[in-house]
Amino acid sequence: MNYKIKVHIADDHKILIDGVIALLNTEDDFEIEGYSLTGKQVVDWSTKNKADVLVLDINMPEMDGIEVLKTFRQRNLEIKTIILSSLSDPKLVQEMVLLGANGFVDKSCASDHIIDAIRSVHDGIQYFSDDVKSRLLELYVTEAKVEESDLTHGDLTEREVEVLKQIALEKSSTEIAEHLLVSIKTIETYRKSLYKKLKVKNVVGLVMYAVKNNIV
Amino acid sequence: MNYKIKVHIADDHKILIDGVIALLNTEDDFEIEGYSLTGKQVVDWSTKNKADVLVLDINMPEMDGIEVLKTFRQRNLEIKTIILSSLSDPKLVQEMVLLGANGFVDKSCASDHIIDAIRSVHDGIQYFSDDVKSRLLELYVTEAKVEESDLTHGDLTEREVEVLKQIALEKSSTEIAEHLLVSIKTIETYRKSLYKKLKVKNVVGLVMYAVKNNIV
DNA sequence: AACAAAAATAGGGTTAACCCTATTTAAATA
DNA sequence: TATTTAAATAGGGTTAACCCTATTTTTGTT
Repeated sequence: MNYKIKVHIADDHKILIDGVIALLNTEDDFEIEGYSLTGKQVVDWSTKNKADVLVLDINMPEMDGIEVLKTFRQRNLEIKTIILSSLSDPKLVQEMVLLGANGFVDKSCASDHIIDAIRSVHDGIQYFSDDVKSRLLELYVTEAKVEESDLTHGDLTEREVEVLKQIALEKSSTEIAEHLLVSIKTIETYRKSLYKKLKVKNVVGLVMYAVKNNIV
Repeated sequence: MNYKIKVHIADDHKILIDGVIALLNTEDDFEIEGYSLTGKQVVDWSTKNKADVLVLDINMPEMDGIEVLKTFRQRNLEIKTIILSSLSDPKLVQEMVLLGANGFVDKSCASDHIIDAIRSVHDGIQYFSDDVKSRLLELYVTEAKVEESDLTHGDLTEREVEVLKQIALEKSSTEIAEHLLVSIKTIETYRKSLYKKLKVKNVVGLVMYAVKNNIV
């Protein structure tokens, strides 16, 4: 073996760090590049040292995992990061992805998952443990359900929805009138009733509603 | 066994139906309640017959799976549905969830997954095969990435973004002018330059942009 | 069938939005 | 430092959006 994956571990529980180190030592392609007990230690360590993969806990004293990632991002630091979390809140996971995290492993997962995760992210492949995947999916479906409830379009009439669609497509009242073969004044009346029903002041509110309710 | 799960299968390939039936017959808790080769057949069948779970292909002649689900929804039909698909486009999956699908199995999956899926949805638990999960996750992460890239606001100036924000809050040019302590005409010039930069015709396009780019 | 409510239609007048042009200031670059 | 480019400022005129009112048609409800 001419190359080992250099790993740094950050968690406020020393016993967990020891566990992960012991686990990685059972394989011959890993090399432990030290560990940190706080977020601040990770940042300090990163100014002088390097590793291929960082295994990072979110809840840590002094500076949490989120702050660590933000700092890394600002400094444009090239290190693959796996979030080791006990709470896999989907919104948090999404935020982490935005901050450049490459993998997610739930602490309740089988311990060998962390090995797969490290190898994956080192190869440039994102890794999500099954548990995290399920949570994300849950959120995804929930979001879809919210969107579903919007398909009714309140108590707008068919004609009103049609006009609203056209408005959201940047059509003028004149253009819409031509398209629907009615007077411009009719279209303007629809605008008015849309304002009233949707409780908005002008076309801006209409477009806002149209976008939020997937009419466009 | 005093109760068997009644299953109806719909797919335009008879050989696939035969395969699924053979598979389900190896277990003793399933009962086949007929099959359909087109979407229309499914709808016709559903008016006179009942089943606990419907295994539904998307691509079918006459009437596709989507239309079938829409019809079921209109009639408020209570039947758990598993989508059996060869194309697991995430957007399509989302649409299916909206239409009330309870599970997704990719045709390329191991065949026993369909058994798990049927039992799951029958127990009221949504089922997504690993492949579908991965695709959804992919989309989820992509969407997150898109949101991230929107934080720059193209090459709009600070002043332009400020005006755009106010517009999206349903403020008129007069109100914005008062707020920013400049002439109405100045605000209207900002509107004009926003139209040009964002390549839109009117305020509708501006709001569209503002919403899509999380300016509001 | 009678009645009420809502939807679809449209005209008249006012204001805000939109188009064209233009100056001063700030930033970038030759 | 001179020159160009972009940003912030604003006026004049036209059109589309918005406010008020009103009729016919459709829908729903005793």
